[in-house]
Amino acid sequence: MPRRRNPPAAKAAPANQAGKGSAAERAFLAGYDAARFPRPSVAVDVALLTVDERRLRVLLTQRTEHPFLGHWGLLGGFVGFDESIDAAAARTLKAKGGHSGVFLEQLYTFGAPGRDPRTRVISVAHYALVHPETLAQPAPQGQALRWADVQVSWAGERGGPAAALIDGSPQPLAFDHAEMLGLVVQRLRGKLNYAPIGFELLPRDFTLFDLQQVHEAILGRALNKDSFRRRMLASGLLAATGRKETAVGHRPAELYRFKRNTRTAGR
Amino acid sequence: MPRRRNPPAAKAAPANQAGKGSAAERAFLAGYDAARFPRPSVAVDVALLTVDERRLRVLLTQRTEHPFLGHWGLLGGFVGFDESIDAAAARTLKAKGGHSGVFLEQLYTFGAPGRDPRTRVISVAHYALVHPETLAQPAPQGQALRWADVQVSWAGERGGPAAALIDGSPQPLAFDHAEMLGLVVQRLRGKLNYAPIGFELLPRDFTLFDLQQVHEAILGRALNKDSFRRRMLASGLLAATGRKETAVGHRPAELYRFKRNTRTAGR
DNA sequence: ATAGCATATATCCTAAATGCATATAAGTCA
DNA sequence: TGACTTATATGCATTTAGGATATATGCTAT
Repeated sequence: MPRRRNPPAAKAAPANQAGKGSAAERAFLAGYDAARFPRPSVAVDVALLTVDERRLRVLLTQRTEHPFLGHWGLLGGFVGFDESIDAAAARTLKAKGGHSGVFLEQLYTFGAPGRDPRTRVISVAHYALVHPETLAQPAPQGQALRWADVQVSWAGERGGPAAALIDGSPQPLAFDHAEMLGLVVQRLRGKLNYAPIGFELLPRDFTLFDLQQVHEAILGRALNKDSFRRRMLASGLLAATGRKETAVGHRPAELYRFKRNTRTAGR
Repeated sequence: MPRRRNPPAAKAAPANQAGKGSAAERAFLAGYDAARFPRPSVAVDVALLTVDERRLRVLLTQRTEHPFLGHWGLLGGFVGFDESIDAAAARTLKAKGGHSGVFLEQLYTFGAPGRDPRTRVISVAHYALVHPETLAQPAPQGQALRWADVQVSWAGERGGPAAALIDGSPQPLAFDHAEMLGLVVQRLRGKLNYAPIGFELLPRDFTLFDLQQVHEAILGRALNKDSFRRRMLASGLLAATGRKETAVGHRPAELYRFKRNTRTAGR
Protein backbone atom coordinates (compact mmCIF):
# COMPACT_ATOMS: atom_id res chain seq x y z
CA MET A 1 0.00 0.00 0.00
CA PRO A 2 1.73 3.16 -1.11
CA ARG A 3 2.13 5.42 1.83
CA ARG A 4 2.04 8.96 0.75
CA ARG A 5 2.97 11.66 3.04
CA ASN A 6 1.56 15.11 3.15
CA PRO A 7 1.16 16.04 -0.43
CA PRO A 8 0.54 19.11 -1.84
CA ALA A 9 -0.41 22.69 -1.95
CA ALA A 10 -0.19 25.86 -3.63
CA LYS A 11 -2.66 28.53 -3.03
CA ALA A 12 -3.42 29.74 0.40
CA ALA A 13 -7.13 29.47 0.79
CA PRO A 14 -9.21 31.49 3.21
CA ALA A 15 -8.10 30.28 6.54
CA ASN A 16 -9.46 29.01 9.67
CA GLN A 17 -8.51 30.47 13.00
CA ALA A 18 -4.85 30.05 13.71
CA GLY A 19 -4.37 28.53 10.32
CA LYS A 20 -2.09 31.20 8.96
CA GLY A 21 -0.45 32.82 11.86
CA SER A 22 3.29 33.11 11.70
CA ALA A 23 5.59 34.22 8.93
CA ALA A 24 7.04 30.73 8.98
CA GLU A 25 3.64 29.31 8.27
CA ARG A 26 2.99 31.72 5.43
CA ALA A 27 6.28 30.78 3.90
CA PHE A 28 5.46 27.10 4.18
CA LEU A 29 2.14 27.57 2.51
CA ALA A 30 3.62 29.59 -0.32
CA GLY A 31 6.09 26.85 -1.13
CA TYR A 32 3.58 24.08 -1.02
CA ASP A 33 3.29 22.18 -4.28
CA ALA A 34 -0.21 20.94 -4.84
CA ALA A 35 0.45 18.81 -7.89
CA ARG A 36 3.12 16.51 -6.54
CA PHE A 37 1.00 13.40 -6.18
CA PRO A 38 -1.70 11.86 -8.34
CA ARG A 39 -5.09 12.39 -6.79
CA PRO A 40 -8.42 10.68 -6.96
CA SER A 41 -11.27 12.60 -8.53
CA VAL A 42 -14.07 13.50 -6.16
CA ALA A 43 -17.67 13.22 -7.27
CA VAL A 44 -21.12 13.40 -5.75
CA ASP A 45 -24.09 11.14 -6.44
CA VAL A 46 -27.61 12.06 -5.45
CA ALA A 47 -30.52 9.67 -4.98
CA LEU A 48 -33.65 11.79 -5.34
CA LEU A 49 -36.54 9.95 -3.73
CA THR A 50 -40.24 10.38 -3.50
CA VAL A 51 -43.23 8.33 -2.40
CA ASP A 52 -45.97 8.12 -4.99
CA GLU A 53 -48.97 5.81 -4.87
CA ARG A 54 -47.52 4.17 -1.78
CA ARG A 55 -44.35 3.24 -3.60
CA LEU A 56 -40.86 4.49 -2.89
CA ARG A 57 -39.33 5.77 -6.08
CA VAL A 58 -35.98 7.14 -7.19
CA LEU A 59 -35.11 9.41 -10.09
CA LEU A 60 -32.67 7.81 -12.48
CA THR A 61 -30.81 9.24 -15.43
CA GLN A 62 -29.65 7.31 -18.42
CA ARG A 63 -25.95 7.59 -19.05
CA THR A 64 -24.97 9.09 -22.38
CA GLU A 65 -21.27 8.41 -22.02
CA HIS A 66 -18.92 5.62 -21.17
CA PRO A 67 -18.59 3.86 -18.85
CA PHE A 68 -21.94 2.17 -18.39
CA LEU A 69 -23.26 3.90 -21.50
CA GLY A 70 -27.01 3.42 -21.66
CA HIS A 71 -27.28 2.22 -18.09
CA TRP A 72 -29.45 3.97 -15.58
CA GLY A 73 -27.88 5.54 -12.55
CA LEU A 74 -28.19 8.15 -9.84
CA LEU A 75 -27.60 11.82 -10.57
CA GLY A 76 -23.90 12.40 -10.47
CA GLY A 77 -21.32 15.07 -11.03
CA PHE A 78 -17.82 16.08 -10.09
CA VAL A 79 -16.94 18.38 -7.23
CA GLY A 80 -15.43 21.63 -8.38
CA PHE A 81 -12.08 22.62 -6.98
CA ASP A 82 -13.47 25.57 -5.06
CA GLU A 83 -16.87 24.14 -4.39
CA SER A 84 -18.11 22.62 -1.14
CA ILE A 85 -19.47 19.10 -1.25
CA ASP A 86 -22.92 20.29 -0.27
CA ALA A 87 -22.88 22.83 -3.05
CA ALA A 88 -21.76 20.24 -5.56
CA ALA A 89 -24.61 17.96 -4.56
CA ALA A 90 -27.16 20.75 -4.81
CA ARG A 91 -25.80 21.84 -8.17
CA THR A 92 -25.87 18.29 -9.50
CA LEU A 93 -29.42 17.78 -8.30
CA LYS A 94 -30.49 20.97 -10.03
CA ALA A 95 -28.58 20.46 -13.26
CA LYS A 96 -29.17 16.77 -13.74
CA GLY A 97 -32.48 16.33 -11.98
CA GLY A 98 -34.15 19.74 -12.22
CA HIS A 99 -34.89 20.06 -8.50
CA SER A 100 -33.68 22.61 -6.01
CA GLY A 101 -34.53 23.81 -2.56
CA VAL A 102 -35.37 20.34 -1.34
CA PHE A 103 -34.15 18.25 1.57
CA LEU A 104 -30.65 17.05 0.72
CA GLU A 105 -28.27 15.25 3.01
CA GLN A 106 -24.92 13.52 2.81
CA LEU A 107 -25.03 9.76 3.19
CA TYR A 108 -21.73 7.95 2.82
CA THR A 109 -18.55 8.15 0.81
CA PHE A 110 -17.76 5.34 -1.59
CA GLY A 111 -14.14 4.95 -2.53
CA ALA A 112 -13.26 1.43 -3.62
CA PRO A 113 -10.40 1.82 -6.13
CA GLY A 114 -12.16 -0.10 -8.89
CA ARG A 115 -15.61 1.42 -8.62
CA ASP A 116 -15.13 3.59 -11.70
CA PRO A 117 -13.25 2.01 -14.60
CA ARG A 118 -12.04 5.36 -15.94
CA THR A 119 -9.82 6.31 -13.07
CA ARG A 120 -9.93 6.58 -9.36
CA VAL A 121 -13.16 8.35 -8.42
CA ILE A 122 -14.29 8.80 -4.87
CA SER A 123 -17.97 9.60 -4.66
CA VAL A 124 -19.84 11.20 -1.81
CA ALA A 125 -23.34 9.76 -1.95
CA HIS A 126 -26.32 11.91 -0.98
CA TYR A 127 -30.05 11.50 -0.83
CA ALA A 128 -32.77 14.06 -1.46
CA LEU A 129 -36.49 13.99 -0.78
CA VAL A 130 -39.37 15.59 -2.67
CA HIS A 131 -43.12 15.20 -2.60
CA PRO A 132 -44.78 13.72 -5.66
CA GLU A 133 -46.57 16.88 -6.75
CA THR A 134 -43.25 18.12 -8.01
CA LEU A 135 -42.87 15.04 -10.18
CA ALA A 136 -44.18 16.77 -13.24
CA GLN A 137 -41.13 19.02 -13.45
CA PRO A 138 -39.68 19.04 -16.95
CA ALA A 139 -36.34 17.30 -17.25
CA PRO A 140 -33.32 19.55 -17.75
CA GLN A 141 -32.40 19.58 -21.38
CA GLY A 142 -30.43 16.66 -22.60
CA GLN A 143 -31.30 14.50 -19.61
CA ALA A 144 -33.20 11.27 -20.00
CA LEU A 145 -34.91 10.87 -16.65
CA ARG A 146 -37.21 8.22 -15.26
CA TRP A 147 -38.73 7.53 -11.88
CA ALA A 148 -38.02 3.94 -10.92
CA ASP A 149 -39.53 1.84 -8.16
CA VAL A 150 -37.13 1.06 -5.36
CA GLN A 151 -37.14 -2.53 -4.18
CA VAL A 152 -35.07 -4.09 -1.44
CA SER A 153 -34.64 -7.79 -0.88
CA TRP A 154 -33.92 -7.49 2.80
CA ALA A 155 -36.09 -6.73 5.79
CA GLY A 156 -35.88 -4.15 8.52
CA GLU A 157 -32.63 -2.25 8.63
CA ARG A 158 -30.37 -5.12 7.78
CA GLY A 159 -29.05 -3.45 4.67
CA GLY A 160 -27.75 -4.52 1.29
CA PRO A 161 -28.13 -3.36 -2.28
CA ALA A 162 -31.45 -2.19 -3.68
CA ALA A 163 -32.97 -2.72 -7.08
CA ALA A 164 -34.56 -0.08 -9.29
CA LEU A 165 -37.49 -1.15 -11.43
CA ILE A 166 -38.63 0.61 -14.58
CA ASP A 167 -41.93 -0.68 -15.94
CA GLY A 168 -41.63 -3.56 -13.56
CA SER A 169 -38.24 -4.81 -14.65
CA PRO A 170 -35.09 -4.34 -12.61
CA GLN A 171 -32.41 -2.22 -14.22
CA PRO A 172 -28.71 -2.94 -13.83
CA LEU A 173 -27.47 0.29 -12.29
CA ALA A 174 -24.22 1.98 -13.18
CA PHE A 175 -21.20 1.87 -10.88
CA ASP A 176 -22.02 0.93 -7.28
CA HIS A 177 -25.31 2.79 -7.37
CA ALA A 178 -27.28 -0.26 -6.25
CA GLU A 179 -25.25 -0.25 -3.02
CA MET A 180 -25.84 3.47 -2.60
CA LEU A 181 -29.55 3.06 -3.12
CA GLY A 182 -29.70 0.26 -0.58
CA LEU A 183 -27.84 2.35 1.95
CA VAL A 184 -30.27 5.22 1.36
CA VAL A 185 -33.21 3.00 2.24
CA GLN A 186 -31.41 1.68 5.28
CA ARG A 187 -30.63 5.20 6.46
CA LEU A 188 -34.18 6.38 5.87
CA ARG A 189 -35.63 3.47 7.81
CA GLY A 190 -33.41 4.23 10.74
CA LYS A 191 -33.97 7.94 10.60
CA LEU A 192 -37.72 7.60 10.55
CA ASN A 193 -37.58 6.53 14.18
CA TYR A 194 -36.29 9.80 15.48
CA ALA A 195 -36.30 12.47 12.81
CA PRO A 196 -39.23 14.28 11.22
CA ILE A 197 -38.33 13.16 7.77
CA GLY A 198 -41.62 11.92 6.37
CA PHE A 199 -42.81 15.48 5.91
CA GLU A 200 -40.26 16.07 3.22
CA LEU A 201 -42.12 13.59 1.08
CA LEU A 202 -45.52 15.25 1.44
CA PRO A 203 -47.09 18.49 0.26
CA ARG A 204 -47.63 21.24 2.80
CA ASP A 205 -51.03 19.94 3.87
CA PHE A 206 -51.58 16.25 4.37
CA THR A 207 -53.65 13.79 6.35
CA LEU A 208 -52.37 11.45 8.99
CA PHE A 209 -53.05 8.56 6.66
CA ASP A 210 -50.95 10.17 3.93
CA LEU A 211 -48.11 10.35 6.41
CA GLN A 212 -48.64 6.77 7.43
CA GLN A 213 -48.45 5.62 3.84
CA VAL A 214 -45.15 7.43 3.41
CA HIS A 215 -43.78 5.67 6.45
CA GLU A 216 -45.04 2.33 5.22
CA ALA A 217 -43.49 2.81 1.82
CA ILE A 218 -40.12 3.52 3.37
CA LEU A 219 -40.28 0.80 5.99
CA GLY A 220 -41.66 -1.75 3.58
CA ARG A 221 -44.27 -2.99 6.04
CA ALA A 222 -47.71 -2.12 7.32
CA LEU A 223 -48.06 -0.05 10.47
CA ASN A 224 -50.70 -0.06 13.14
CA LYS A 225 -52.95 2.82 12.32
CA ASP A 226 -54.06 3.84 15.80
CA SER A 227 -50.63 3.61 17.22
CA PHE A 228 -49.11 5.58 14.39
CA ARG A 229 -51.76 8.23 14.79
CA ARG A 230 -51.18 8.60 18.49
CA ARG A 231 -47.45 8.76 18.10
CA MET A 232 -47.62 11.47 15.47
CA LEU A 233 -50.10 13.58 17.37
CA ALA A 234 -48.09 13.19 20.55
CA SER A 235 -44.88 14.23 18.81
CA GLY A 236 -45.98 17.84 18.79
CA LEU A 237 -44.71 18.27 15.26
CA LEU A 238 -48.11 18.48 13.63
CA ALA A 239 -50.37 21.49 13.49
CA ALA A 240 -54.02 20.93 12.61
CA THR A 241 -55.14 23.30 9.88
CA GLY A 242 -58.85 23.09 10.70
CA ARG A 243 -59.52 22.15 7.11
CA LYS A 244 -60.40 18.74 5.78
CA GLU A 245 -59.74 16.89 2.58
CA THR A 246 -62.59 16.99 0.07
CA ALA A 247 -64.26 14.73 -2.44
CA VAL A 248 -62.87 11.54 -1.10
CA GLY A 249 -66.00 9.40 -1.06
CA HIS A 250 -65.94 8.90 2.67
CA ARG A 251 -65.51 10.82 5.84
CA PRO A 252 -62.79 13.38 5.12
CA ALA A 253 -59.71 13.44 7.29
CA GLU A 254 -58.30 16.52 8.93
CA LEU A 255 -55.47 18.22 7.12
CA TYR A 256 -52.28 18.76 9.09
CA ARG A 257 -49.17 20.77 8.52
CA PHE A 258 -45.64 20.24 9.75
CA LYS A 259 -44.46 22.69 12.40
CA ARG A 260 -41.16 23.61 10.85
CA ASN A 261 -39.77 25.66 13.66
CA THR A 262 -40.17 23.17 16.42
CA ARG A 263 -36.85 22.58 18.09
CA THR A 264 -36.26 18.85 18.08
CA ALA A 265 -34.81 19.04 21.59
CA GLY A 266 -32.33 16.30 22.45
CA ARG A 267 -33.85 13.22 23.91
CA MET B 1 -8.62 -10.53 12.48
CA PRO B 2 -9.80 -6.98 12.25
CA ARG B 3 -13.40 -7.04 13.20
CA ARG B 4 -14.46 -4.09 11.22
CA ARG B 5 -18.05 -3.40 10.62
CA ASN B 6 -18.57 -1.39 7.58
CA PRO B 7 -22.07 -0.83 6.45
CA PRO B 8 -21.98 -0.89 2.73
CA ALA B 9 -20.22 -3.85 1.31
CA ALA B 10 -18.92 -1.66 -1.41
CA LYS B 11 -16.24 -3.89 -2.63
CA ALA B 12 -14.19 -3.06 -5.62
CA ALA B 13 -16.32 -3.51 -8.63
CA PRO B 14 -13.64 -3.92 -11.27
CA ALA B 15 -16.08 -5.44 -13.66
CA ASN B 16 -19.49 -4.40 -12.59
CA GLN B 17 -21.32 -6.25 -15.29
CA ALA B 18 -21.23 -4.16 -18.40
CA GLY B 19 -18.66 -1.82 -16.87
CA LYS B 20 -16.05 -2.25 -19.54
CA GLY B 21 -17.58 -4.27 -22.23
CA SER B 22 -17.40 -2.94 -25.74
CA ALA B 23 -14.43 -1.95 -27.82
CA ALA B 24 -15.86 1.55 -27.94
CA GLU B 25 -15.81 1.70 -24.20
CA ARG B 26 -12.26 0.41 -23.98
CA ALA B 27 -11.18 3.04 -26.46
CA PHE B 28 -12.91 5.73 -24.47
CA LEU B 29 -11.22 4.67 -21.27
CA ALA B 30 -7.81 4.55 -22.89
CA GLY B 31 -8.19 8.12 -24.08
CA TYR B 32 -9.46 9.45 -20.80
CA ASP B 33 -7.22 12.10 -19.40
CA ALA B 34 -7.32 11.88 -15.67
CA ALA B 35 -5.38 15.06 -15.08
CA ARG B 36 -7.50 17.49 -17.01
CA PHE B 37 -8.96 19.28 -14.04
CA PRO B 38 -7.42 20.39 -10.77
CA ARG B 39 -8.54 18.07 -8.03
CA PRO B 40 -8.95 18.28 -4.31
CA SER B 41 -6.74 16.10 -2.14
CA VAL B 42 -8.55 13.40 -0.25
CA ALA B 43 -7.63 12.64 3.33
CA VAL B 44 -8.93 10.59 6.23
CA ASP B 45 -9.16 11.59 9.88
CA VAL B 46 -9.71 9.08 12.65
CA ALA B 47 -11.05 9.80 16.11
CA LEU B 48 -9.89 6.93 18.29
CA LEU B 49 -12.07 6.78 21.39
CA THR B 50 -12.12 4.89 24.61
CA VAL B 51 -13.88 5.08 27.94
CA ASP B 52 -11.59 5.14 30.91
CA GLU B 53 -12.58 5.85 34.50
CA ARG B 54 -16.07 6.73 33.31
CA ARG B 55 -14.75 9.38 30.97
CA LEU B 56 -14.95 9.42 27.22
CA ARG B 57 -11.51 10.08 25.80
CA VAL B 58 -9.97 10.63 22.39
CA LEU B 59 -6.43 10.08 21.18
CA LEU B 60 -4.85 13.26 19.87
CA THR B 61 -1.62 13.85 18.06
CA GLN B 62 0.40 17.02 18.11
CA ARG B 63 1.07 18.44 14.70
CA THR B 64 4.72 18.76 13.76
CA GLU B 65 4.12 20.66 10.53
CA HIS B 66 2.22 23.62 9.25
CA PRO B 67 -0.59 24.40 9.22
CA PHE B 68 -1.68 24.37 12.85
CA LEU B 69 1.88 23.52 13.91
CA GLY B 70 1.85 22.52 17.56
CA HIS B 71 -1.91 22.15 17.71
CA TRP B 72 -3.53 18.89 18.74
CA GLY B 73 -5.73 17.08 16.28
CA LEU B 74 -7.19 13.75 15.24
CA LEU B 75 -5.08 11.13 13.49
CA GLY B 76 -4.96 12.07 9.84
CA GLY B 77 -3.41 11.00 6.58
CA PHE B 78 -3.91 11.18 2.87
CA VAL B 79 -5.66 8.54 0.80
CA GLY B 80 -3.35 6.80 -1.63
CA PHE B 81 -4.27 6.79 -5.27
CA ASP B 82 -4.87 3.04 -5.33
CA GLU B 83 -6.02 2.69 -1.78
CA SER B 84 -9.61 2.30 -0.57
CA ILE B 85 -10.87 4.78 1.99
CA ASP B 86 -11.29 2.06 4.59
CA ALA B 87 -7.72 0.95 4.05
CA ALA B 88 -6.46 4.50 4.33
CA ALA B 89 -8.26 4.94 7.63
CA ALA B 90 -6.92 1.66 9.00
CA ARG B 91 -3.42 2.48 7.86
CA THR B 92 -3.58 5.94 9.40
CA LEU B 93 -4.86 4.55 12.67
CA LYS B 94 -2.03 2.06 12.76
CA ALA B 95 0.74 4.39 11.65
CA LYS B 96 -0.24 7.48 13.61
CA GLY B 97 -2.02 5.92 16.56
CA GLY B 98 -0.48 2.47 16.90
CA HIS B 99 -3.76 0.57 16.92
CA SER B 100 -5.08 -2.03 14.52
CA GLY B 101 -7.78 -4.65 14.40
CA VAL B 102 -10.26 -2.46 16.20
CA PHE B 103 -13.76 -1.24 15.40
CA LEU B 104 -13.44 1.44 12.74
CA GLU B 105 -16.27 3.06 10.84
CA GLN B 106 -16.75 5.90 8.43
CA LEU B 107 -18.55 8.92 9.83
CA TYR B 108 -18.93 11.87 7.48
CA THR B 109 -17.01 13.67 4.78
CA PHE B 110 -15.91 17.23 5.42
CA GLY B 111 -15.22 19.31 2.38
CA ALA B 112 -15.59 23.04 2.98
CA PRO B 113 -13.17 24.76 0.59
CA GLY B 114 -11.35 26.67 3.32
CA ARG B 115 -10.99 23.92 5.90
CA ASP B 116 -7.31 23.39 5.12
CA PRO B 117 -5.28 26.52 4.41
CA ARG B 118 -2.75 24.65 2.26
CA THR B 119 -5.07 23.68 -0.52
CA ARG B 120 -8.36 22.04 -1.08
CA VAL B 121 -8.48 18.95 1.10
CA ILE B 122 -11.57 16.83 1.47
CA SER B 123 -11.44 14.64 4.54
CA VAL B 124 -13.42 11.52 5.26
CA ALA B 125 -13.83 11.43 9.03
CA HIS B 126 -13.89 8.09 10.86
CA TYR B 127 -14.17 6.93 14.41
CA ALA B 128 -12.59 3.93 16.08
CA LEU B 129 -13.22 2.31 19.43
CA VAL B 130 -10.86 0.51 21.80
CA HIS B 131 -11.05 -0.65 25.38
CA PRO B 132 -8.80 1.05 27.89
CA GLU B 133 -6.55 -1.93 28.54
CA THR B 134 -4.92 -1.23 25.21
CA LEU B 135 -4.12 2.31 26.30
CA ALA B 136 -0.61 1.45 27.31
CA GLN B 137 0.45 0.81 23.73
CA PRO B 138 3.67 2.63 22.91
CA ALA B 139 3.26 5.50 20.52
CA PRO B 140 4.58 4.96 16.99
CA GLN B 141 7.95 6.60 16.65
CA GLY B 142 7.90 10.29 16.07
CA GLN B 143 4.32 10.70 17.21
CA ALA B 144 3.42 12.84 20.19
CA LEU B 145 0.19 11.31 21.43
CA ARG B 146 -2.11 12.16 24.31
CA TRP B 147 -5.47 10.93 25.46
CA ALA B 148 -7.77 13.90 25.96
CA ASP B 149 -11.13 14.10 27.72
CA VAL B 150 -14.04 14.69 25.38
CA GLN B 151 -16.49 17.31 26.51
CA VAL B 152 -19.64 18.45 24.77
CA SER B 153 -21.60 21.56 25.64
CA TRP B 154 -24.88 20.24 24.32
CA ALA B 155 -27.33 17.67 25.62
CA GLY B 156 -28.83 14.58 24.08
CA GLU B 157 -28.21 14.19 20.39
CA ARG B 158 -28.55 17.82 19.46
CA GLY B 159 -25.04 18.04 18.09
CA GLY B 160 -22.37 20.67 17.77
CA PRO B 161 -18.62 20.83 18.23
CA ALA B 162 -16.87 19.05 21.08
CA ALA B 163 -13.93 20.14 23.16
CA ALA B 164 -10.86 18.08 23.99
CA LEU B 165 -9.27 18.62 27.39
CA ILE B 166 -5.67 17.83 28.26
CA ASP B 167 -4.92 18.11 31.97
CA GLY B 168 -8.24 19.81 32.36
CA SER B 169 -7.73 22.59 29.86
CA PRO B 170 -9.46 22.69 26.49
CA GLN B 171 -7.16 22.52 23.50
CA PRO B 172 -7.82 24.43 20.29
CA LEU B 173 -7.99 21.62 17.77
CA ALA B 174 -6.53 21.76 14.28
CA PHE B 175 -8.72 22.20 11.19
CA ASP B 176 -12.38 21.35 11.77
CA HIS B 177 -11.56 18.55 14.16
CA ALA B 178 -13.77 19.96 16.90
CA GLU B 179 -16.74 19.57 14.57
CA MET B 180 -15.68 16.05 13.70
CA LEU B 181 -15.34 15.14 17.34
CA GLY B 182 -18.78 16.52 18.10
CA LEU B 183 -20.29 14.55 15.29
CA VAL B 184 -18.64 11.39 16.58
CA VAL B 185 -20.28 11.82 19.96
CA GLN B 186 -23.61 12.55 18.32
CA ARG B 187 -23.34 9.44 16.18
CA LEU B 188 -22.32 7.28 19.12
CA ARG B 189 -25.22 8.49 21.21
CA GLY B 190 -27.65 7.65 18.46
CA LYS B 191 -26.08 4.34 17.67
CA LEU B 192 -26.16 3.20 21.27
CA ASN B 193 -29.91 2.87 20.97
CA TYR B 194 -29.88 0.13 18.42
CA ALA B 195 -26.38 -1.19 17.86
CA PRO B 196 -24.20 -3.29 20.17
CA ILE B 197 -21.42 -0.77 20.22
CA GLY B 198 -20.61 -0.49 23.90
CA PHE B 199 -18.79 -3.82 23.78
CA GLU B 200 -16.11 -2.36 21.59
CA LEU B 201 -15.09 -0.20 24.51
CA LEU B 202 -14.78 -3.06 26.99
CA PRO B 203 -12.43 -6.01 27.41
CA ARG B 204 -13.72 -9.46 26.53
CA ASP B 205 -15.18 -10.08 29.99
CA PHE B 206 -17.05 -7.35 31.80
CA THR B 207 -19.79 -6.75 34.32
CA LEU B 208 -23.15 -5.21 33.62
CA PHE B 209 -22.12 -2.21 35.63
CA ASP B 210 -19.00 -1.77 33.48
CA LEU B 211 -21.24 -1.71 30.46
CA GLN B 212 -23.56 0.78 32.08
CA GLN B 213 -20.68 3.10 32.84
CA VAL B 214 -19.62 3.00 29.21
CA HIS B 215 -23.11 3.95 28.14
CA GLU B 216 -23.26 6.72 30.69
CA ALA B 217 -19.95 8.15 29.58
CA ILE B 218 -21.13 8.29 26.00
CA LEU B 219 -24.59 9.60 26.74
CA GLY B 220 -23.37 12.09 29.30
CA ARG B 221 -26.10 11.23 31.78
CA ALA B 222 -26.93 8.69 34.45
CA LEU B 223 -29.04 5.67 33.59
CA ASN B 224 -31.49 3.70 35.67
CA LYS B 225 -29.61 0.67 36.84
CA ASP B 226 -32.41 -1.87 36.96
CA SER B 227 -33.81 -0.85 33.67
CA PHE B 228 -30.44 -0.92 31.99
CA ARG B 229 -29.75 -4.34 33.43
CA ARG B 230 -33.05 -5.77 32.24
CA ARG B 231 -32.66 -4.31 28.80
CA MET B 232 -29.20 -5.71 28.30
CA LEU B 233 -30.08 -9.18 29.57
CA ALA B 234 -33.20 -9.20 27.40
CA SER B 235 -31.23 -8.19 24.32
CA GLY B 236 -29.79 -11.67 24.00
CA LEU B 237 -26.38 -10.25 23.19
CA LEU B 238 -24.75 -11.19 26.49
CA ALA B 239 -23.44 -14.58 27.50
CA ALA B 240 -22.81 -15.24 31.18
CA THR B 241 -19.37 -16.68 31.73
CA GLY B 242 -20.15 -18.26 35.10
CA ARG B 243 -17.19 -16.42 36.56
CA LYS B 244 -17.23 -13.39 38.81
CA GLU B 245 -15.03 -10.40 39.33
CA THR B 246 -12.63 -10.70 42.26
CA ALA B 247 -11.17 -8.55 45.02
CA VAL B 248 -13.72 -5.81 44.78
CA GLY B 249 -14.56 -5.34 48.44
CA HIS B 250 -18.22 -6.23 48.06
CA ARG B 251 -20.37 -8.85 46.45
CA PRO B 252 -18.73 -9.64 43.09
CA ALA B 253 -20.72 -9.23 39.93
CA GLU B 254 -21.08 -11.86 37.25
CA LEU B 255 -18.79 -11.51 34.26
CA TYR B 256 -20.43 -11.44 30.84
CA ARG B 257 -19.15 -11.72 27.33
CA PHE B 258 -20.55 -10.33 24.10
CA LYS B 259 -22.04 -12.89 21.74
CA ARG B 260 -20.32 -11.80 18.56
CA ASN B 261 -22.17 -13.98 16.15
CA THR B 262 -25.65 -12.98 17.06
CA ARG B 263 -27.45 -11.72 14.00
CA THR B 264 -28.82 -8.30 14.85
CA ALA B 265 -32.00 -9.05 12.90
CA GLY B 266 -33.82 -6.04 11.50
CA ARG B 267 -36.36 -4.54 13.76
C1' DA C 1 -84.27 13.23 1.22
C1' DT C 2 -82.51 9.12 3.00
C1' DA C 3 -80.12 4.79 3.60
C1' DG C 4 -75.90 2.66 2.93
C1' DC C 5 -70.99 2.99 2.52
C1' DA C 6 -66.13 3.87 3.62
C1' DT C 7 -63.07 5.77 6.33
C1' DA C 8 -61.92 9.04 10.26
C1' DT C 9 -61.88 9.53 15.09
C1' DA C 10 -62.77 8.18 20.05
C1' DT C 11 -62.75 4.87 23.78
C1' DC C 12 -61.45 0.86 26.11
C1' DC C 13 -58.52 -3.01 27.17
C1' DT C 14 -54.27 -5.71 27.24
C1' DA C 15 -49.34 -6.42 26.95
C1' DA C 16 -44.89 -4.77 27.42
C1' DA C 17 -41.41 -1.62 28.99
C1' DT C 18 -39.77 1.34 32.44
C1' DG C 19 -38.89 3.60 36.92
C1' DC C 20 -38.77 2.99 41.66
C1' DA C 21 -38.73 0.65 46.19
C1' DT C 22 -37.64 -3.16 49.01
C1' DA C 23 -35.56 -7.52 50.23
C1' DT C 24 -31.92 -10.78 50.02
C1' DA C 25 -27.17 -12.60 48.57
C1' DA C 26 -22.20 -12.74 48.40
C1' DG C 27 -18.11 -11.23 48.76
C1' DT C 28 -14.36 -8.06 51.61
C1' DC C 29 -12.55 -6.04 55.70
C1' DA C 30 -12.22 -4.77 60.52
C1' DT D 1 -17.87 -13.02 63.46
C1' DG D 2 -20.26 -9.09 62.20
C1' DA D 3 -20.39 -4.72 59.69
C1' DC D 4 -20.22 -3.00 55.15
C1' DT D 5 -20.89 -2.55 50.18
C1' DT D 6 -22.63 -3.66 46.01
C1' DA D 7 -25.01 -7.40 43.15
C1' DT D 8 -29.15 -9.61 42.25
C1' DA D 9 -34.17 -10.72 42.79
C1' DT D 10 -38.90 -9.44 43.37
C1' DG D 11 -42.96 -6.63 43.50
C1' DC D 12 -45.60 -2.75 42.09
C1' DA D 13 -47.07 1.68 39.97
C1' DT D 14 -46.70 4.32 35.79
C1' DT D 15 -46.23 4.89 31.09
C1' DT D 16 -46.45 3.46 26.33
C1' DA D 17 -47.56 0.66 22.37
C1' DG D 18 -50.66 -2.57 20.10
C1' DG D 19 -55.07 -4.05 19.07
C1' DA D 20 -60.20 -4.26 19.05
C1' DT D 21 -64.60 -2.09 19.09
C1' DA D 22 -67.82 1.68 18.81
C1' DT D 23 -69.24 6.00 16.99
C1' DA D 24 -68.94 10.10 13.70
C1' DT D 25 -69.03 12.20 9.24
C1' DG D 26 -69.14 13.22 4.57
C1' DC D 27 -70.12 11.08 0.05
C1' DT D 28 -73.02 8.40 -3.23
C1' DA D 29 -76.77 5.92 -5.04
C1' DT D 30 -81.51 5.26 -4.97
